Amino acid sequence: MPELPEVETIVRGLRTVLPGHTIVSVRLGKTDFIEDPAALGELLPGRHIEAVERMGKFIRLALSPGPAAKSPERHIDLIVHLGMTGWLGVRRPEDPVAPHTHAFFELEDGRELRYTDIRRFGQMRLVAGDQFGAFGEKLGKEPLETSAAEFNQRLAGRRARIKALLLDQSVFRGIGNIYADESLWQARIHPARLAANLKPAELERLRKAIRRVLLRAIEDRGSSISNFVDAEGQPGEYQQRHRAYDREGKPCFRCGTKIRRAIVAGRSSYFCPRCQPPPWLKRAVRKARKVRV
DNA sequence: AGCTCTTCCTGAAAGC
DNA sequence: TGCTTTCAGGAAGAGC
Repeated sequence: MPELPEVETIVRGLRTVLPGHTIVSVRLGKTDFIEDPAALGELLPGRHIEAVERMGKFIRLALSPGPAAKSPERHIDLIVHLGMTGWLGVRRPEDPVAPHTHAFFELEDGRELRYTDIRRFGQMRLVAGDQFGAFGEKLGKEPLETSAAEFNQRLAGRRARIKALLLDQSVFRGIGNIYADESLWQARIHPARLAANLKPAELERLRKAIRRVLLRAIEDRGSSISNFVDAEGQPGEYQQRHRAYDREGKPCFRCGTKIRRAIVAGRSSYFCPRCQPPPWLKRAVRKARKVRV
């Protein structure tokens, strides 16, 4: 499932082959994941691809009007979210078309940008250039660009479970289930802890853990779960470094205790019950101490 | 505010 | 073996 490192990997791949090229036509298959399918065919032909950027889990293709564009007055962004199984990459027309490929953007040099998405949980939409800022404001901070003060402030006083807040894209953008669990394991924090109850040292461990995990995962070109491959079609390698995610029943890399799985914030959550003591256990310990006093 | 449930969709895996 | 059922999951919306 593409999260920040996987999306970053796709974006870096596209960045080497897309900018400077022009979209000449658009072909669509199923369109239920596209906000306004007709607008793609109307507004994109003739546009230059200026830049490819990532915002959390969103991909932004910045499209300048170009001389042949039909609405030359406006800069447009094509915003793509890969959902669970989305993939975006450039192929030659004669290359085999992967099943569930639903959008083809033909370029002036004959190649085509293709969007493939088995489950179609992805999203595709056009945003006028002057509205892009507003779109981004609804999202939280980039976790790799968040200072300690900002990080603590975002979580301060929140009574929600830390896992729920890490998954909430309006708090931080780009973290999903895998990297939330990996970061919490690294920081030795149970996913069901309430953010407001985290001590300053725990918050600092968590912030650093998120940075470490995401940077390392980007270096490894993401985790290949659910058949994730980068824009060139190569799998990532970070799944070999997973310490918690999808490791139920396997020994914790730190203490050997069996990794457990529980539903937290509506998601499968993997953690070490010893390194990441659950909040109810902490409560019980506190109570016991009080009774003794 | 924050939790749970539901919806979207497909393929893998489990159940029979 | 082969068919049927269940489940996972990012995000958004409803209801509590």
